[in-house]
Parts: sequence; C-alpha cells; structure tokens
Amino acid sequence: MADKVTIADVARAAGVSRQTVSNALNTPEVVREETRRRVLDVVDELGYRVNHAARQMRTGRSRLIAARIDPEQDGINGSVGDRFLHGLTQTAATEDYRVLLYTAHGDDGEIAAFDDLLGAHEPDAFVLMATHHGDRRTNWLTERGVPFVTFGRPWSDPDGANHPWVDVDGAAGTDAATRHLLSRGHRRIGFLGWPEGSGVGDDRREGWRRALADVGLGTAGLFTETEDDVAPGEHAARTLLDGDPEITALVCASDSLALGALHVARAPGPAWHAGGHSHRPVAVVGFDDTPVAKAIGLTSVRQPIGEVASSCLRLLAHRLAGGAGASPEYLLLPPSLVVRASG
Amino acid sequence: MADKVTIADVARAAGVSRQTVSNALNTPEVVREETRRRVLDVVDELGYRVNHAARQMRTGRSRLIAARIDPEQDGINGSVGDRFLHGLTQTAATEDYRVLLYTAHGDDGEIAAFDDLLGAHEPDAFVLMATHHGDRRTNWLTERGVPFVTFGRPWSDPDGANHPWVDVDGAAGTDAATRHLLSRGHRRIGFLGWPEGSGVGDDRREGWRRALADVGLGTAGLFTETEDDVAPGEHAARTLLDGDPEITALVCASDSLALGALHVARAPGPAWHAGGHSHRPVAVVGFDDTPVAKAIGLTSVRQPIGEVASSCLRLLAHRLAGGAGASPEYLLLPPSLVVRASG
DNA sequence: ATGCATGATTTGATCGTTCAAGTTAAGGAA
DNA sequence: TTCCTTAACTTGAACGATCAAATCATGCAT
Repeated sequence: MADKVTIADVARAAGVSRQTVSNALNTPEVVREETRRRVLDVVDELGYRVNHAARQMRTGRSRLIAARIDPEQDGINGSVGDRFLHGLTQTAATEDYRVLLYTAHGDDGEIAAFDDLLGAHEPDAFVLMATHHGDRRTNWLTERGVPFVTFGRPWSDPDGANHPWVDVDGAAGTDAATRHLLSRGHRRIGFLGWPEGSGVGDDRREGWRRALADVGLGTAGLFTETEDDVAPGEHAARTLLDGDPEITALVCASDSLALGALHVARAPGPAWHAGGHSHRPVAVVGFDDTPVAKAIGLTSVRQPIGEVASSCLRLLAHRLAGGAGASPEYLLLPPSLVVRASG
Repeated sequence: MADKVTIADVARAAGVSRQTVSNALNTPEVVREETRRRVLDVVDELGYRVNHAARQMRTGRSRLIAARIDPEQDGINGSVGDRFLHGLTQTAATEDYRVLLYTAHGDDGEIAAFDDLLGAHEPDAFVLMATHHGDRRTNWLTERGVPFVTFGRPWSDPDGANHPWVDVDGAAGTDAATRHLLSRGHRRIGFLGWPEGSGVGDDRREGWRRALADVGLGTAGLFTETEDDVAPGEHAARTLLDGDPEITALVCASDSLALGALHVARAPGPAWHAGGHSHRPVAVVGFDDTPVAKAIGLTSVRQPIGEVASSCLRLLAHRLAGGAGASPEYLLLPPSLVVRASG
C-alpha cells in the first residue's frame, strides 16, 4: 500500500487537475457528472483521504472542537461530565469533527487554556460546561469572536441572546420530584440545596418551591443549604429533620447531598437522634441519576445528557457551516424522574 | 492585537531570518546566545506561537495523542476510564501534546477508527485501554508502525517485548485484600470473579489464591464466576454463601460484583436465605475503588490511575522524541487497599 | 599569506491543500 | 462572421513552518 496518497496522485490517475479533484470532493456541483464519478472512483481505488493539516493551513479550519475534562469532582457527580464528553465525541464524529481535551482550574485557568489552544491547534470551537453567574469565559470568547456553545444557560444574562446554549430544565426536574412525593402522600417536603447564588442550585430550589406553592403549601423552615458533598449533606439533613419532626421527604440538589440525607433517613433511630424518638422513614430524591444513585436505589432526576451533547454539537456544526441565522440558538431540555426505592 | 503572528514577522522584527527564529525555538544550541535572546524577546513581545498545522505539514507530527472514550460501561466501573483520560490529558499538556477522543465498539470498530484518524488528523500515537487475549488492535498498529502504549499487559504475549505498556498488578491487589481479611481473622474467604479467560480477571483471582496458599489454605469450592454486573454478582454471592456456611468474607473482581455481594451480606437473615439460619456478617472487598465504593463504605482495591496515565504518556513522549533504546518499555504498578466499613 | 575546518546565519524548496485568476471550448445573440 | 457568456477545467500562488544546502565570517594551523 502506497503510504501517502495526495490529491496530486489522484489527479494524475484520473487524468484531471488537482483542483478538479478538490472540487469533485468539496464542491461537486461545479464538476461535470462524468468527471466527478471518475475522480471519486480513483479516490476510492487509491484510498485517498484529505490531509487535515494541509487543509487547515489553507482554510484555517481544523475540524477540532475543544472541551474540558474535569478532575472527577466529588467522585459522585463527576459522571455527568464524562457522559457528556462521550456524547459529544460520538456526535462530533458524524459531522466529521473531533473532540480535543484540555484541563484547567477556574475561569482564569480555562481562559489561559483557550489562549494556548487557539495559538497552537486552533480548534474551530469550544464547548463549555457549568456556566455560572459572572462567567468570564463566555465574555473572553465572545470578544475574540471564537465560536462556542455552553452546556448551561447564560445565568448572568437572562435574555441569553449572546451565544448558543443548551441546558436542562432543573426546576422542572425538582418540580416533578416534588409532585411525585406529593402524589405519594407526603405533605411536608424539605429541600436540601446549595448556597444561594448558584444559578443551577437556585433553579432547582425554585422547582421545588413552585410545586409546593401550586398545591397551596408554603416552604418556610423547610429548606437548608450546604456545600455539595456527602458529609455536609448528612449534617444538613439531620439538622433539618431534627428541626421539623413532620418532614417526611427531602428533595436534594444533587446525588451527593441525597446520599448524605439517606445516611440519616436509613439509620436506625438512635443513630441519627440521641433524643430518643424512634426512626421515621424519610423519602429522599437526588439529582443527576449518577451510578451511585442506581447502585443504592436512590430516586433521582435524570438529565438527558446524551441529547444535551448532541444538541450542543449540532448547534455548533450548523453555526460553523455558516448558518447563523434562522436556526434555534438555544435549547432547554426536560429531565425525567427515575423512581427507585428511596422515594 | 495583530492577529496572526508568523515566524516571518518575528524574523523581520528581530532582524534575522526565518530559520534562525525556528532554530532559536527548536534547536537553541545552534544559535548564538545573544541572537537567541533577542529572538526570544521578540517572540514574547509579539506573542508568537507556532502554528501546529504548518509544522505538522512539514514534519509529519501532529502532537496529538488519540484515546478512546467509552460509553459508561455498567456505570459503576466506568469511572476508571474517565480518571485515566483526565490524567492523560493533564500529563500530555506538560509535554505539549493534546488528547484527541474517539469512540468505537469492539476491536474491529476501533481499528476502523484508527484508520480514520490516521488518514485525517494523523495523531502521533494511540493510547489503548483494556487489552485482552487475542487483542487485534495491537497487531494492527504494530504492523503499520504506529506508536502506541497500552494500559494493560499484552496478555497473549507473556514476554511482552512487542510494545510499551503500563499496568496495575491486579494479583498484588487481591493478594493484599486477602491478607487483610486473614489478618482480621477470616479463614474461609471466597472469590467472586469473571468467567475464566479474561487476563485481568484471572490475574485477580490468582492473587487471592496465592494469598490463601501462602498460609496453607486451599480454595476448593470457594470461588464462582459470573458476568460483571450487580445483579449477577448478587446471585452468584448468594449461591456461594449458601453452598458453604463457613465463608465469612468475599474478595470480588470488581466493585459491581462487590455491590451485589453486599446486597446479600447486609440483608437481614431471612432475606438472603429462606432456610432459616440467621444472618451472619460477611466481609466484602471490591476492586477499583469507584465512587460507589466510597459512597457505600465498601473496602476496595484502588488502582493508581493517575500514575498509570502519566506513565503511559511519558513512555510515549519519550519514544516519540526518538528514545527507543535504554528506557524501560513497560511498568507494573502496585495498587493499594482502601479499607472501609465493609471489611 | 593560504587553506580549511567550524560556527552562525541565510536561502530556496517543500509539505498538501484550496483560493483566485486564467484558459479553453462550446453555444447563442447580434 | 464576430463577440460575449457560460460551463468545465487548469495553473500559479499561498497558507506557515522546517529541511537541506548554501553562504559568510572567523580563527587557526600550515
């Protein structure tokens, strides 16, 4: 097998010029039917494939899309990012794009990574995860005219006309979770969330509040907030349950928190409360449907990560192909509730 | 900011030729000290960065390393692959390489992906995971002279001189787990593994066998094998425990199996055995130290994934830099035991 | 002084593709 | 017939880097 087949080899074998080969492949409509077929036959025969480096040099497009891979955060919620990357890679391949990874810490670290990558491998676009209030990354990219999509709304900019994005309707998720618990007869349903100010966290809390309000229930004293990890979750859940003996169910902003809450809910009476009143069953619902949730039978809100990823990529591909006009610029997808033993 | 700074711009500004700029950056030793400094100053000042596409065209090196991202397998063990990718990306950056993702199913699917990638983006090397008996991928790459490393031994080729690899000593892990259980007074320790024939699975079983043999204990009737998932693990564990009432501990080939075993071990007596004899505590040890293990307090063997990844990358980088001779071609790293409540 | 390594730098050529402009031939209107 | 248009294809240049070979000093032995 002749190793490197260039466009010139094909041209020679087909008896046409280089440019005609290029046209047959990239702009078929300008080449006569018969010629085109002959060229394509030779392409197959010789096994010609474009050299991306050469093409990139001429056109300035790398057909690379850059995405960050996180250090597995708390180890539980981490899987979301990985499922996302997988979906991205898969959809990218169908559009003849490839995913290039990078790592970074914090907005500024990530901006530095942007700069590095743009200088070197020149990805055609970025895919950002976990947008947040005052996200510096999106501004940086916008200022420089670098195409990108985000998984996550532009929280600081409610109209969100600045850049394309895809997100999952977190409020709808906790709303559904809360309604589910109501339908099972729970009346006092608490919420275990993150400190106020995170777009995602506030959104998830809002869904819970809204569902209770819809049936005329208030939320006073029914929620608490803490850092997103198991131990803090356990502690916060204990405090909340101790403070209000009538709470029979908890909606949580993450599976990590939910796991902490479960430690309390499932522990035998004396363990979670020295005060002596006996163990009461507390239903718990988590968020993200991580492997841990599945493993321990935790009811959880599942995000359609695969769809988010493919939507992100398609928005990008469309935009990169030149279509900036009519198509939808953003997408809010509904999550679904996966019911298990915990509630 | 002038957008594209080329090597010619730097040359002009520094009053030297293009080639001297290139030399100052890539072969500093051939450039006079003073000239070099002047050039590098201008490089900084203008913010010059090499254009990888152009360099690749001339040198044939892309500074890309391709790795597969898996669909989260059973969801529990999946996290290993992701930790690996993260480590790879991080170390790659320090050597000025980038990780390019691809997906594929099965050896042949992956070989097709190799072919695609080599034709298009021309990665300098591949990193393969999960080597197995009769692995077709390694042959394909070797035949074509494509550099690669594997996370996993060349199981079919015990001398393993064919390609560089990094692996974790699974037998040492189960050996340690078994010794740990012995030290806690357990005498009859079972093993829950995968069907014979998988290199990894057989290796892990061997460590358990060896540890028992070392203290004069046999293994007859103490192990069973099943598919790597929670439900099969639960079923197999139940069978094993029912069959031998003296078993007080189980070493498992994965956290998935261990989780299944825990369902049996932790269930109240009647639940796991209708025959009426009461619940006995069974210690369980898993393998991989996944987030699930941490979440549920499962003792597990932890692989040093980060080190595996960085070692893989350094082996590759060294080899790509031309050093094929003296350096070690393979590496077997020891795992460690993470002790938790389960055993 | 002459010749000759050696060090430092420069000069074309080239990698494989696509862009932009040029050529050729055929058809149609004047 | 002559000129113009259009379709189909070809030609030269360029993208930005590095390789290979050439040039130019400089110092040193003869």
